[in-house]
Amino acid sequence: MSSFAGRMKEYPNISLDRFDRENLHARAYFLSHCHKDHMKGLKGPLLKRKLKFSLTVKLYCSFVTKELLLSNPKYGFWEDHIVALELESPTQISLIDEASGEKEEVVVSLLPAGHCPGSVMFLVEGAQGTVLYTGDFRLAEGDASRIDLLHSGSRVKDIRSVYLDSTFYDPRYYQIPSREACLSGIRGLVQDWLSKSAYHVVWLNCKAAYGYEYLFTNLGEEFHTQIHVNSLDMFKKMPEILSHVTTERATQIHACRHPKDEEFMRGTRLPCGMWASDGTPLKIISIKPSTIWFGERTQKTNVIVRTGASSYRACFSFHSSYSEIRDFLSYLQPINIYPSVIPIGEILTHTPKHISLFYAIQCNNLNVLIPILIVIYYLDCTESNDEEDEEDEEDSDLGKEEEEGERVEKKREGMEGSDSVSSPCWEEFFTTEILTDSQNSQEQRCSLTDSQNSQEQQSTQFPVPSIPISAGLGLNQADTMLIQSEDICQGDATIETGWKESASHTPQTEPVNLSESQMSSDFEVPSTPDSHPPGPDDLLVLYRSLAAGEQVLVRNNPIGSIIKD
DNA sequence: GCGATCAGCT
DNA sequence: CACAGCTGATCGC
Repeated sequence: MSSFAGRMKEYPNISLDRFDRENLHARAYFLSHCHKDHMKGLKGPLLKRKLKFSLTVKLYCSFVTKELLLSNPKYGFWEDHIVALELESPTQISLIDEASGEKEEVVVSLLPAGHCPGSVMFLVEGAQGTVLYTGDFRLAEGDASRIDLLHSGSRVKDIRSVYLDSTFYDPRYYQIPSREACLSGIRGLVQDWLSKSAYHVVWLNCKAAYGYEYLFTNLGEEFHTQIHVNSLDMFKKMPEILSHVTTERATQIHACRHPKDEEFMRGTRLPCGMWASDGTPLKIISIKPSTIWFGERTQKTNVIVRTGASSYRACFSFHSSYSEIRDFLSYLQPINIYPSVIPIGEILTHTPKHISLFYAIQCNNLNVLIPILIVIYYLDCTESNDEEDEEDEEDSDLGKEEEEGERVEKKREGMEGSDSVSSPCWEEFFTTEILTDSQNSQEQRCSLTDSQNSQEQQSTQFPVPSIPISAGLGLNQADTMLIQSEDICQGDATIETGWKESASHTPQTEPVNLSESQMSSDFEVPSTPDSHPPGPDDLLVLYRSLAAGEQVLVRNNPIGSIIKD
């Protein structure tokens, strides 16, 4: 779930994917895709009222998102305020303060996100630099290099910040089989079943959300049939999808839903209640597209796994894997990365993961160590702070954030400037060695071959252990994520709790009762060369400094001696 | 009666 | 757990 609050530091006059609280003051709105967790506040009465009295406030999105949104009558009041933009077509947008008439110009481009129909990323260019808001995305490795607007001539644009969908930026999702491999696995299973007889039918147990449509269109195409779904309304103006779905129940492939569909399946009935016309019972298998379920496997698995007499799980992901995200970031090399999703529950309950929650930026002789735990508590506090929802506070908060953002950036610019390194220090952060340095787990890795229809294609390991603990990789080879220090909450008690939990953990002292999904060695992050692991006292000082908004730039000596400016 | 939030479920 | 929802209960307006 996205925990993005809606605004970007660089362009606080616009709101993206959040429409409540402080976002009610935005001069323009952006919707990346039509999933409910990105539409909070979008049908709220306050926003509705604002639109009534505004001539300039618009909602920008793709044509498909507009169509999907307006297919729900609850969002009908947006109709005259939506501006659908073409993909990859930069558009100048004036952000006008209706009270003062003050104007800010930005150029916004919609980039394909591959998450669900109509999903886009927003590239915003203006006086505060170029920033990319990814929304939710699934891009394969190398895809970023094929998006023209991320480039200026032959080189990648200078991107100041990426607001990132980090849903599966977790070693458990190190590698997710490609869309094609997953589709191919499902196709094979459906083929085997349907070919048995006309009474054999498949139920695709898809969630009530957009994103499975390409599965429907591909299977529809392949098996010359239409997929039974509950409603066609939303696809009225999308012939490519519409032609492959139907509300007629007499088909061998179903993706229909019923509030009690799981119960139906146990009784070997379809959610729509369909029976064969001659009274013969249908032979049904269910296929449940899943990502997290596969992420929990510690053993090599097929992209299709049989989980019962007539039920299967099929690997399927709306979001980029760990490797895909890393590839994306290492290609773009943004100065700042703001992850939008942080699995709070995991952090508080799964001690072994704490070690992976420390990301370090190491550049030339400088280390900036940023503990993510603090950010997590900050997010918690945001929720409660927002209760007050006071304008003055917001403004001052934002000002503070901006100021500190500058500070962190200057550090990096300084670092680059001090050493005539042409390509920035990102080279060190995102080495490809972790990807290739896997001989020791080679046999476990994805074994996709050239052969498109071999059994091997389905024999994909998922997930792949990410960082071999025996490899002795330096910290500069570990993955890094910059979490800016302004993302700090001043809640002493919570910070201390977090600190104690994390500081007390060392890889050698694993808790005894590990769940299956915790048994993986994925959580080991190698230490910085020439450094010692931070002790509780070191961390306490660091956290306190961070909480106080002080700089924590460490020179050649991690944590032990924090240099305060 | 509506919206927001939460528990419970998938 | 959580992907991205759903339903139902409760509370405040």
